[in-house]
Amino acid sequence: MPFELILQNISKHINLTKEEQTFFVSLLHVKQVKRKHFILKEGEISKDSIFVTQGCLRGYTIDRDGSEHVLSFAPANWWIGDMYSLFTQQPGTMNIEALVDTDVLTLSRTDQEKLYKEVPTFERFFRIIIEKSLVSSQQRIIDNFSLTAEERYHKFCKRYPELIETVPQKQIASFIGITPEFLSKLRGRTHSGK
Amino acid sequence: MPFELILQNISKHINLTKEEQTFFVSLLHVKQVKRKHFILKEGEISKDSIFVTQGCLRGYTIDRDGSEHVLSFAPANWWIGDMYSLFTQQPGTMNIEALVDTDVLTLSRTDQEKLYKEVPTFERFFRIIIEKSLVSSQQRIIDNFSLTAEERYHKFCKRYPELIETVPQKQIASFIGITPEFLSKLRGRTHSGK
DNA sequence: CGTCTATTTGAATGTACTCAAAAGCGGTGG
DNA sequence: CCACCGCTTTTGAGTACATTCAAATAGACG
Repeated sequence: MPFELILQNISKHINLTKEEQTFFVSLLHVKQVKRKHFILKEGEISKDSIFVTQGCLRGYTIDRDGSEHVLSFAPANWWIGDMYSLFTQQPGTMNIEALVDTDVLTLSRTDQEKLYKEVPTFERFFRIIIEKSLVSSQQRIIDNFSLTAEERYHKFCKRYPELIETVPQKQIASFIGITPEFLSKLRGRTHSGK
Repeated sequence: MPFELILQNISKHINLTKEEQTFFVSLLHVKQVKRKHFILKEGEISKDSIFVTQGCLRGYTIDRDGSEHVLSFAPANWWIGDMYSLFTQQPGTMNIEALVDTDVLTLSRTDQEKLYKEVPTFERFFRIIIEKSLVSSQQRIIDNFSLTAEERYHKFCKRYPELIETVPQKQIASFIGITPEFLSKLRGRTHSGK
C-alpha cells in the first residue's frame, strides 16, 4: 500500500476512523518525479501540499545573483511545499526538485479545504505539522546567528544522518548557508584528525 | 474595551458568533508588564500564548557566549510565545521581556485546548497565524543567506517602520543578526548621503 | 568511455567581528 | 529640576571567518 506511510505519519498526531482514512486517501494523487525534474518552479502558483513516500526532494530559492539557497530537504515521510504561494495563491519563489527518483502524494489546496470541512480534525493535524516546522525554522535562525559554519555542519550531520549519503555536499553547504568550497575546507580540517 | 483589538485581529481570519466571542474572551487574562520586566524566562515551561494590546515585547535567546539573539518583536496587535516550550511543554530557551510598559492578554494552553474543543474554528485561526509566522520565518532565513547586513537593515526599516522609534538599535542589530557596533557603522555610511 | 558536474585546493579579498575608548542619552534620585 | 550614573551609540584599529576566483582532480551518469 502506498498510503500506509502517510496514514502512519498522520496517526502520530490525530486519530482517524476507517471512513475518514478512506476519504482522505481518496483525495490524494500519486506522482513520480524523476531525478532532476521539478514538481514546482518559481513563478508558479503552488496548488499542492506534497508528501514524500520514497526518494528525496529539495526546496530552494534563487537570489538576484543567481545563487541557490536550500530551504528544505524532504526525504521519505516528510511534507514539503511553498508555504507562501500555497497560502496566498500568489506566484511563489520556491523551486522543488527531485534529488533522486522520487514518489510523492499530493493534496490539492481545494481538496485540503474540503478535507477541513469534512474532517475538521485535519485542521489540527496541519496546525501541528506547521507548528513543528515553525519551531525548527526558528531554531535554524538562532543557529545561523550563534554557531560557526563548522558547528552548523556538525549539527546538520547529527540531525539528518540519512541525508549525508543522499545529498550532494554542495546542497548541504547551501542549506547551512555557506559556499561549497568552504564546506570542503571544513571537512578537510576535521577529518584529518579522525 | 480591551478586547476589541484581539477580536478584530481574529475576525480577519475567521467569523465568530457573539456567543463564541464571549466564550473566547472569558478565557483571556489581562496582564501588565512593566518596562524591562519579563513575562517568560529561559528554563521555564511556557503556559501561555500572548497577545499584545499595547506596548512592545521582545523574544530572545541567549547563546553559550552570553550573546542575545532577538527572535521576534511583538508590538500591539501581535502574538508572541515560545513555540517550542508551548508545544512540547518542556523548558524553553526564550526570554520574553517588555521594551516599554506593555499590556497583554494571555491564553493558557489548557484554555486553548478547551477553546479548540468548544469552537473548532479556532483550530483554523491558529493554524493560519502559525502559517504566516512560518512564511516570514522562512523568508528571514533566505534573507540572512542572500542579503548583506545593510540590505537586511533597510528591509527591516521598511517592514517594521513603527519599531524604529521604539526599539533600541542594539536590538534591531540583534534581530538582523549583526553586532550593534556594525549597525552603527552602516547607519553612519548611509545617512551621510541623505 | 566520455562528458559534465561535484569536490578539492590555494591565494587574495572582503564583510563583519572584537576590543577599546569616547561621546551621547535617558532615567532616577537627590 | 538638575546632576549623576548607567546604558546605548559612535568611532577606530586590528583581526577572523568565510567568500571569490581560478585551476586541478575526482566522480557520476548517460
